[in-house]
Amino acid sequence: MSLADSRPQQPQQDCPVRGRPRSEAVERAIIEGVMKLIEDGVPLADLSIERIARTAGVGKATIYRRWSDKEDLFIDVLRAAEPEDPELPGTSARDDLVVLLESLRQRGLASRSSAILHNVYVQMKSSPKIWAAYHATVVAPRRRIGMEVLRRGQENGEVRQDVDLDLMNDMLVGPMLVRSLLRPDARLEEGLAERIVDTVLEGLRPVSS
Amino acid sequence: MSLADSRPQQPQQDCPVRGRPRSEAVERAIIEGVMKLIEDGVPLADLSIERIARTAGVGKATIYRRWSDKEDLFIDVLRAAEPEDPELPGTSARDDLVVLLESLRQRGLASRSSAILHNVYVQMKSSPKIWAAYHATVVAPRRRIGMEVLRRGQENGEVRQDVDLDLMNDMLVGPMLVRSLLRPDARLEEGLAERIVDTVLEGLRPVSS
Amino acid sequence: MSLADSRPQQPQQDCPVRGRPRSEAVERAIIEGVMKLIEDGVPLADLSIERIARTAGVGKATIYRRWSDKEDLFIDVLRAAEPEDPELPGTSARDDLVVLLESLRQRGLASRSSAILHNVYVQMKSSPKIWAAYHATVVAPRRRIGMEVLRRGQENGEVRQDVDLDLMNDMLVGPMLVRSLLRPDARLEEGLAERIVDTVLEGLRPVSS
Amino acid sequence: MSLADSRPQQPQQDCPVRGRPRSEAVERAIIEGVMKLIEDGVPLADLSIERIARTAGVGKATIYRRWSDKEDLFIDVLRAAEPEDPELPGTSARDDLVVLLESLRQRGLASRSSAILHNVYVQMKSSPKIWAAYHATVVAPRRRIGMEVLRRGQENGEVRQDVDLDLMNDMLVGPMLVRSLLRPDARLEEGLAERIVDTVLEGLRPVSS
DNA sequence: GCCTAACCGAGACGGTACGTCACGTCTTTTA
DNA sequence: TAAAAGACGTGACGTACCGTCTCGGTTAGGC
Repeated sequence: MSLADSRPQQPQQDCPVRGRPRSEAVERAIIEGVMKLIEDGVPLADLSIERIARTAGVGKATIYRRWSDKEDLFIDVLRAAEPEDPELPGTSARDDLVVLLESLRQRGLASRSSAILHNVYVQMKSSPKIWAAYHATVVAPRRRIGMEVLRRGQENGEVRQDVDLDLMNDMLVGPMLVRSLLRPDARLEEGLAERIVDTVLEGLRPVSS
Repeated sequence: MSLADSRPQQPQQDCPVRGRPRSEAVERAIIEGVMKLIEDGVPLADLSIERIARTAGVGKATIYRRWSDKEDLFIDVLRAAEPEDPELPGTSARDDLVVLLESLRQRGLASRSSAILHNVYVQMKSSPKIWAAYHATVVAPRRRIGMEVLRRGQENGEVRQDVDLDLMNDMLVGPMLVRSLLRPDARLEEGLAERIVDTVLEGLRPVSS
Repeated sequence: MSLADSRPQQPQQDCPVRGRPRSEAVERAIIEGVMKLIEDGVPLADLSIERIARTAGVGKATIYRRWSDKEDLFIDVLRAAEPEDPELPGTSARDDLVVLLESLRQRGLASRSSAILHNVYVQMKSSPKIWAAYHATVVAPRRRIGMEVLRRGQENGEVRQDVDLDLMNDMLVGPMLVRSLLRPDARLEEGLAERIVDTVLEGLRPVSS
Repeated sequence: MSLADSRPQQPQQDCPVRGRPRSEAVERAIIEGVMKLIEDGVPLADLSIERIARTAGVGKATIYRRWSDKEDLFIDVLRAAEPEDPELPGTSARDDLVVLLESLRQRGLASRSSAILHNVYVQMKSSPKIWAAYHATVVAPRRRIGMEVLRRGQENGEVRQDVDLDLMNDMLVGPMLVRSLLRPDARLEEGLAERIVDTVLEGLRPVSS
């Protein structure tokens, strides 16, 4: 669960609870239904609320009660599909970076995450709201982790002092992104993460090392 | 005009011409209309054929007569919005790469190209057809040019012999892509292209240089 | 209270009472709420159960617990709105008929009864159940009273022997109905009842009288 | 075709015709479909636009294009169901009145007209718009004809000079209305029209006749 | 200078999905 | 157990587009 748990559609709860509570089972059924449809290759354009409701065996109103938009719904789908943050070994900046990039590679390959993200990513970019949510809860934190690793690398001498860490980070992440988005022919082969990290670190390592 | 000029909707012309020929003015009006709508910030979801027809002062059938899909229409819109390939100075691999990356940066900034591409890029990825057309006529050729420049750089000693040119290319293009897509907060500031090229080349230059 | 008191929704009471008894105040609040809505000119189509519940500050289930249908509820609303049967003077058939018709005229004028009945009458006719209940408990008894008065008129010589009393009754009631339903422009002016009775009686009185 | 032919939904026709003209066949299919549903005993509450469209094999928009309301549609259904005005013999006021009342009786019996009118009449009364249209084009003209016949009856001595013709008309029409609306058990037997007319005329004929 | 075929605008057509609302049933907590 | 609150599946509402189809009215050759 990487995405923030702040769902806006929740009724203002001043009083403890009033009336029949919302069924969590229904909530899961809807999100699982969307994932199933995406995995089955249904084009995004055909992912109508009506079809989602039909698939989940649920009334349309039940969906609108929870999410005001298809966008809002997709934010929760992303949240459910998002893999956990990887655990960093901490042995060296190089090892941490490999783990981070490897998790990025895995995400590009993993069937569920890949199918869902690859499709929804597209929708995200065209929707400021959904993109903002995804950026704030997934992209930015991941970047912060990467920057922190690089900073530690500078401290312990693995990385040159005069390097622009922002640019270095982009040089690490960039190739993975290029191959995922622009070059679907390029295979995200095993060992790719190590090669990228080593190539970048070799160029930017302190001369005296 | 970078995109292929093969439009499938042209009527099978066995006889020279029969009846009134199609008006090129109408064609331009439609494409210009779509661009105007995109530039005006109309969300992609609201770009209905009906609205496009209304904007261009044109009948729906006139659009469907030319393009079978909204996708097909968008391919032509991309073709019209795509800037020319930049001219390479040829003085050195470094200079050529800077020009290539600078043109990439410009595209990310240019109002028209940016607005249109940034919006349509998204749709592209969700549409195999439109993405295939864009990849074949824009992405792949640009990459080929970049690879050729790098190869020449290897020949004249600007680039190490043992480097993976594919990966090097991605390390050059990647940061630009990361900043355009993932980090809209990051400014594509002037001089960025030079900094990227120099950083990568410095790390991967022959030791004896 | 003219309408039969047989409400079907009463729970089968074998044991004296179990649990919390139903609140009569709630019952009144619901019926009063419906009347208020009708008097306020709310169109019948907008008289949803949900709105009735909201108006009365009551849960929907509380309504469904008492009445299975909106129709059943309306029967009770009619019952509450129905004026008492008039008291007949008994001095003569003519006087009794005037009183009967006058009460009919009053009903057509009275704000509450009129608004409610005029609106609900319509719904009645489209609903066999509600119409049957209204006919059995209001229309038929009133007609029986009228027929009885006419029969006494025949006996005491106010009405000719050879007349079709059924038809005569319809000739008395008919004009009032015509003016209520077909000619809303026609005023139900004071003295109308007397004029109708006298006109009909004059034509059908024994010649030797 | 007794009802006025002024349909409000017709597009403002300043220019001769623009675009594809509306299909009259579709229009007929819709109206016929509604009649069929009513005759088949479908409750009025179940006569949804969606069902009407399904029955007629027509899109919902095609209905809304012609009629803004279900009410407006029903006005046209009434228009199509309304029988022609009867032709008056003109031999005497008595004969004319018999023909008028007989046509009223027929309407109450005729399967199509009866089923449709009896059901829609109800809806009419709850809808000021539809009732106004029906009153203006059916009820009022018929009444005018009846009044004219009575006036001629006064002139040629069939009817007393001092009688209130309005009231007399209601005494003629009233019994028919009572038996149609209030007493569905009462049969509209053959010869009923003659009996009513004769009974009323006998009472109100000039004494010297 | 006609003829004729295709184009053009407009908009009707059968559909599908939208987001809202009411239906009648159900499942909570509170009294 | 009643009562309020409100979630639930269902389905109609009226609107907007979809992509196809007619219309009347151009607008170009080719005869």
